[in-house]
Amino acid sequence: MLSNKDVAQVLDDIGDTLEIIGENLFRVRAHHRAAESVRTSTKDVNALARAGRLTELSGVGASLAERITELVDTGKMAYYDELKEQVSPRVLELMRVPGLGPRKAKLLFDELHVTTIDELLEAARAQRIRTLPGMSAKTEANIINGIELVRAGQGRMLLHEAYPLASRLVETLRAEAGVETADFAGSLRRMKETIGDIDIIAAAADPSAVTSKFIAGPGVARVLAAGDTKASILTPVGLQVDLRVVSPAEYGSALQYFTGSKDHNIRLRDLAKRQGLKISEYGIFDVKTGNRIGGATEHEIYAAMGLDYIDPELREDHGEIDAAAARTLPVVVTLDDVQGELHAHSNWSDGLNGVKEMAEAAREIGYEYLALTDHAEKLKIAGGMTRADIAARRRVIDEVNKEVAGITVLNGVELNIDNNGDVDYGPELLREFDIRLGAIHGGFAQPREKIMLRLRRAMENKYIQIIAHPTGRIIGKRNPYNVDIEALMDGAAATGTVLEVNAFPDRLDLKDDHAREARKRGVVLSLGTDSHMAAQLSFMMYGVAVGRRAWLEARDIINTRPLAEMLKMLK
DNA sequence: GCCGTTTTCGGCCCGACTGTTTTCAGTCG
Repeated sequence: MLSNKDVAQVLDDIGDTLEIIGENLFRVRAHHRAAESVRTSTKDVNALARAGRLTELSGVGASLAERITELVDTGKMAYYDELKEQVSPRVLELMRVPGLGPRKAKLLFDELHVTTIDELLEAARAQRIRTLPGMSAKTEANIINGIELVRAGQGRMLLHEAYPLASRLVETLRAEAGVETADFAGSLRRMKETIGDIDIIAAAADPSAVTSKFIAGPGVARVLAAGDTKASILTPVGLQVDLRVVSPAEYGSALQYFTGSKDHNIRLRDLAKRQGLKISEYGIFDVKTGNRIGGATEHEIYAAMGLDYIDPELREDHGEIDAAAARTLPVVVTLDDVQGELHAHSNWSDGLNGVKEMAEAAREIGYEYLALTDHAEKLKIAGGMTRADIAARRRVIDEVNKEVAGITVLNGVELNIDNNGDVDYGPELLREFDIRLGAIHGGFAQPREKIMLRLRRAMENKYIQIIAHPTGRIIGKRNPYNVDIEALMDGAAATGTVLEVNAFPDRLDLKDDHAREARKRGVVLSLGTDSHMAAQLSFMMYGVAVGRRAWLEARDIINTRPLAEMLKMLK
């Protein structure tokens, strides 16, 4: 059975192939838009196809619906197969090299029979590329450079790796003489779960002074490009950082433009056009008079179009522009809204720190409560608590609660949902805990029916209040287990079970699209870091980021409530 | 190929840079 991701990949490949053979570019873009729509939908393509409801996905019309249906029904798409006859899928591989688009890739394939990046490098080194029309020795050098880049920057970086690095770079820039202000933009500002490169925008009267300082600064392993207003560098870990310096009057429009997303900007500019306005990275203009209406701040741009300000995390063309026009954007959750931690481990299972250290760290953050949810007995590999441990830890928690003022430590547990959907302890022991998470820790490869049986039984268990990391994915390492997301959400809503947004940086589970759909279905969510040491409590910001990207408001999340109210909301 | 509070046909975001080029195509974000 094909997943949404598989179908999206086919649509993207069709788009790229159409571009190579010189098809209408709007048709190309239509395929990429449809791919994105399928990829981010929580609705299963197979189910939509069966129900004849594929056109409910934005960007999927009658023609694509028919082809997608053929693909999921038969595992093949005649149209795609025909295209593959015309253009080898291997050409698409070449397009991953920066500087190589569809035209040049096709030329290299047709004329030099280059099919892999290795062969491309060989051809460039052998000076065979310069023999082609429109190509020169310079082109060869650029290709060799591009291949190095694609290899150095292989894969994207997790948000929490890029974020502190970018913050430091921005701090340094802001401290420079002549720099009025600076911010990072791009997918990092939108807080996407992974980051390709870091974009930084700065405002200064004398841009070239800023760029030259920047490329000479610390943490620069290599300078890729350096002009008066633009510079690109590589950090020692191979992360590319692009800096653009503009005048203060253009700062807002540059920041808005480089924050993206691309789709958001396309939709925004389309709307501007229909209002007789024009938006570029230099400002917002009246088309008739040519007058500049604004651009010093992002707020000016959105306001000029009659839109409410849109937070960067929402700028994905997922309906935010319509909502801003209708003044129905959500007031999304902030880190300040979070009143307590609901998922953390101490040294009573596989955590590093003791109860008191964890309590003090949580109080330092300003929380009202901290749930220590150590693993239970059956999860031996994580040092799960025996019955004796539970009693002993309870005494320590009571003591710390007396000793450390200003924070309440909750006696929690993370239960293991076994292969039958049962958990570690029986009712009499379960009743002793203040808060009980249930989670799957094994049997990841089981078929959907089996996984769903386990989750369903766990949600029906009246003692399990929260399902932790509901899909089990580890970004870049492990795929989610085979969860029927919609059945999970409907089960959670029906049983009053809370679904966690796990804030641990390589989990972020539920992910943004799923959390947004959960909210729509009336599911209550929680934020938990899954900390295994005190310092990791700060990961909450990444959970909040997922919540914001999911359009969650504070009221959708239980641990934005004071302790008594939060406990009352648990089943 | 998609889509409609200007449209069921005729549009579809905008600008910069690069390289090889005498007016522009390709690529990128």
